[in-house]
Amino acid sequence: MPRALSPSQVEEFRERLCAAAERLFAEHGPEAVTMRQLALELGVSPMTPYRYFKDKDDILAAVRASGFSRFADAMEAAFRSETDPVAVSEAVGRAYVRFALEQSDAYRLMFDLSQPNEADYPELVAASGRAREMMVAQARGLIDSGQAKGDPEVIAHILWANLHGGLVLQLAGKLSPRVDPSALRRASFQTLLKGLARDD
Amino acid sequence: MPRALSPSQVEEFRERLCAAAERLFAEHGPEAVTMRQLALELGVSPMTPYRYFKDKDDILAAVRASGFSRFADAMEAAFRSETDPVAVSEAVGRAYVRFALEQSDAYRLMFDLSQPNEADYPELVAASGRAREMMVAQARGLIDSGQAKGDPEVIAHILWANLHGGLVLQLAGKLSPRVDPSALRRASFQTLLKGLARDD
DNA sequence: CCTCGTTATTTACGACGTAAACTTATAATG
DNA sequence: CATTATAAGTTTACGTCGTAAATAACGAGG
Repeated sequence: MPRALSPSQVEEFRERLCAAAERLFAEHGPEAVTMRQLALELGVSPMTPYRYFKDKDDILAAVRASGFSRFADAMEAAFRSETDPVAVSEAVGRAYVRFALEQSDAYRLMFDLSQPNEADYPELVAASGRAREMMVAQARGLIDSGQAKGDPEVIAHILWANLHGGLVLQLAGKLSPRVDPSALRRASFQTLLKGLARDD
Repeated sequence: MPRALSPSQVEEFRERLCAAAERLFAEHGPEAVTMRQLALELGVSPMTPYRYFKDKDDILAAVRASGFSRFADAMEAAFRSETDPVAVSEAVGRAYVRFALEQSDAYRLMFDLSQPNEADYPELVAASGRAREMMVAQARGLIDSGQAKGDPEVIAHILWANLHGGLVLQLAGKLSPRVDPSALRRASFQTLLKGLARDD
């Protein structure tokens, strides 16, 4: 038998391919991420990646997972940079927005509406779960400090839906030209905080 | 010369093609909407649509416009079905959610993150503007009745971002399994109403 | 009826994802 | 050490896509 690939070699190739895909996404947009371009980037034949990934969807799932991982990292760093719960929420929110706008190709891919069921890709489930956990942690801060009443998971999702909704409307070009995206985000956050503070 | 196409014949073909595309979207998903399938559906050759549309993007823009038109119709009907401003907002919201979930392929297409700039497609601008106007009108009701304070356009976008955000997270399969989508929407709306009512 | 301009079809090209056949190189066996 | 089985990687090929270019069909004006 030939040099059987060690698990670490497999992992290394998968990571190199992922990095190449991210580079192509960021520099030439989604339509540049083709099996042939990826292969060229790695100096390998177009069929080689199929030894390491089931198919292109499998590759995209890995790229999504890697995106969610960087996303979670950014939010965790923001989380740790503040102590006051409202300031923590604001910092996490800023990190969120920053990621979505600066790495918008990654963000688009991560939240694509036509992606296969993420349950089929365990590392994607883990990575996106980690990002979600950050938002729940931040919501818990608001609750523990009395800034909000209710279930932390629900509150996290309310804030998340708002932020994500505004961002994707912006990215899709659907916001009214009369509405400034970042003013909208500020108004949304203020409004939600007011609503969450009430205990009736 | 042969029967030169009258504007009405052109319009008729465009509408037939649009209807065929919507049928394909709804019945067989986005990947079924190909030039060849469309042509088959219309009993015409694959190149014929190019006499009526610039390219496939132009066709998709027309399908989006038609989707926004039905969407606006649904919200307008809901708007007229109630008189109390909060009930109006709830009815419009229900119509919105109903459309997004029952015609989710259309909804996905309409809010796709990788669509070309809608400014290049005037009928799309008009149709999506009509839908947006409905949300502003509904926000005005909340303001006029004292349920909310602020700029109607901003308030409309706050509510819109929330609803849209929750829906696309649901459609992308990103909501926590522990969170019920419709409970989330109720909690979001209640929270926003509370926040909007405060005048400080 | 012929001709010319418009509409529609046919044919063809390059790119895509990937299945299948084939080549290459190494590690275990005799 | 030579042989051979087999995993890794490449080549080739297929069917599909959007659409450009060449071609055909056809109906109104001379």
